Amino acid sequence: MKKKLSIVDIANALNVSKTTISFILNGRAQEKRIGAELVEKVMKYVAEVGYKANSLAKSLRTGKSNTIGLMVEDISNPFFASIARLIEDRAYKNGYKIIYCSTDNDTQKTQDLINMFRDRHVDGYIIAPPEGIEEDIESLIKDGMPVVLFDRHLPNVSTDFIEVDNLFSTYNATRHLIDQGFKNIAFVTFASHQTQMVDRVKGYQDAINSGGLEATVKEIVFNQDEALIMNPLRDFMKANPQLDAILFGTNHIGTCGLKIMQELGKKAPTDIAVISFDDYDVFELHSPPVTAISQPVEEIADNVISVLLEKLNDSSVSTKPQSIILKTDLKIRNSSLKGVS
Amino acid sequence: MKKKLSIVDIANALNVSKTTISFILNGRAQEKRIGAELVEKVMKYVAEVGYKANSLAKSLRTGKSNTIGLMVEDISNPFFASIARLIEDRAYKNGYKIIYCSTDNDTQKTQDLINMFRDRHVDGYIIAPPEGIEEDIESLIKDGMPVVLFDRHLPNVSTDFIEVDNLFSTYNATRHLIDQGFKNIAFVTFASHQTQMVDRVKGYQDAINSGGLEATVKEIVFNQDEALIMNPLRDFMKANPQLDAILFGTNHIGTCGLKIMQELGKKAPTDIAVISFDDYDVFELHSPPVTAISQPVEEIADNVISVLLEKLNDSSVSTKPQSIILKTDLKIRNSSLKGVS
DNA sequence: AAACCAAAATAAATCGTTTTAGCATATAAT
DNA sequence: ATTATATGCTAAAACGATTTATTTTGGTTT
Repeated sequence: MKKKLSIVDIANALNVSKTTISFILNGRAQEKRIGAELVEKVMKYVAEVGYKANSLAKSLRTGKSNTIGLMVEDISNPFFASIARLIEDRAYKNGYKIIYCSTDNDTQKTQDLINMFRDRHVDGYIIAPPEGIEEDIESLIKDGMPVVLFDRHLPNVSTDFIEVDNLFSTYNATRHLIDQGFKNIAFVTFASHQTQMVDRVKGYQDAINSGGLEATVKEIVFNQDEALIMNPLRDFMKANPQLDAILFGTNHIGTCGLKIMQELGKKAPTDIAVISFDDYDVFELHSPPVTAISQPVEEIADNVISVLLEKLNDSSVSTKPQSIILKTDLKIRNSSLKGVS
Repeated sequence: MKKKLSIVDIANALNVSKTTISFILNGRAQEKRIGAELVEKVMKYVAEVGYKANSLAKSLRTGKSNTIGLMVEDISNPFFASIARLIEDRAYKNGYKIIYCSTDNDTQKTQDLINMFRDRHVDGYIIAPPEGIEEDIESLIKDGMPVVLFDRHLPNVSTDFIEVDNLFSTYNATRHLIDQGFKNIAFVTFASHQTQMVDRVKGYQDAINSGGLEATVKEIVFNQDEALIMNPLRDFMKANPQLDAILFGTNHIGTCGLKIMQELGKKAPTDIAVISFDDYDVFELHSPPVTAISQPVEEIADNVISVLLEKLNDSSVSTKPQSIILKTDLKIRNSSLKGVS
């Protein structure tokens, strides 16, 4: 177990002050008028012995950690997993590491995690915020921390965020169902006051109203235990046999819905037409394939990271927070004729 | 932006030495014979002003960072995402944070990432190792770092690892196909010399031999660009119309396989029977559902984290490395009668 | 020869902790 | 009355870097 080299070891080996080494290694040789031969000698030796500065000591002194804290709802959800993956790539490319965690939309847990991040001195925060976290985010911002929200935002907190046009997305999807002739269209989603969910409900309701139909909104309470999602969902579907179409509010509840339909022997779209928010393999491969509202994950990740990097690079300029709203894509798959009884 | 309190601030405020504060806060008051009233006074004040130690300074001094580095193949793959999620939960519960990244099975990238982790002074490593990383892992171990591998192992490196019984899993799945009367069974997987892949191929071949059938193994080169996986796969399936069953080596390639079958209008299992390694929603919800070899993700995560915590807690005792081999579960779904031409 | 200046390098302070070694004081033992 | 022993607390060094302030050296001016 060879001892790790410190800057002092380098300094001693070359009979030079550690100050000089530090200046050279940080590219301030010119500015500090350090002789060209010495610079070369130091660089050569450092490369030779493979010295790398201790980043903890560096962070302690400079206050920068080159780490970004990423908080998603649940890293095992394919939507968040792909975004996390893309953000990770972009971050590493820019010299930042990611510390991540899942909030489970739990306010208390999220508060703990924010404190953890704070404690770890992360340089910036990327957060899909749960409800009730307004104050903590505000306090972060007040303390000058760069924060970017995504997937949803907090109406009373003025900060940058990236999200999709949820309202139009569900409006458009619902209209698509109406145009195909469906009359009894339900919207099934997780109970939540988060902006994206509120907008999705509203988009659905606007479309239903515009079509002169009657709205049926079913909200399921989220739970880690899948059975506690499936049960109320099963009850709802059994109790509403008149439905000829369902719009699901997230990929998770959409997947649960398909499982129930499989259980009950109902086929999409002949028995019930189905559209779900968030596209992924399950919907593409379902037979017949399920129409889905596809979010532009790459674009979301790109925007998130570039807005954050911008803030990290000139923390001085505190420009107006940006709100970036991206378009979704309705992937129409079961566009076969309406086939309802 | 209120300045963060340091231990010196606390010491000054109470007119006590920072040494004493440190001892009290680290629960060494008794051991260091510090008066009960003083302990109480300090604790009360600390709680009141909400002081929290700077973990960077702490890590610098103690050499422990309370961070675990987690390297998976690809965090956006549902198998790795669920394991990561479970490991994350267990780690946080034990006071550890996770820094994670995806290796893409790229040796160079993995080396860089290991160096990054090292630089960040992570206390322990959880790695799904790519090929060619033997030396780097060995060097970690030689330097006394706790390392736990999972999903696969490195035959020439003596360290703890957790994996499933890959050989028996594919043997068993292949036997299941043979018992149902399938004669032309192919094994399609990613080209790889990793242990889990080698074992999966071997299990398949053993079963084929035992059944007196002829083996057909197709290896696809992994690529981030899905089209470069789909193309050779499509060619293979078109060129081998005699196949009546396919065993896929991973969920990813299994999913691609299903997409091709959908393209070609082939149904599972009537046209071709399908079994895939790694179970997930896509297979469960496919109509008809696809039989899959389900890995016990919870058990894997539990074992990984508990072996690692064990090593972290008594780094002194260097017992024999543990190899934990878990059982998979063949989820038989399309057990309907063989329906081949 | 004294004074000045620029170039080149460095000493020492600092970040916020933990930990080693030790200082007073009081009580008990010789 | 001196020596031990225990109690309660603290000064200062260390972790490994960055940064501020300063010194040394040699060459030019006056």
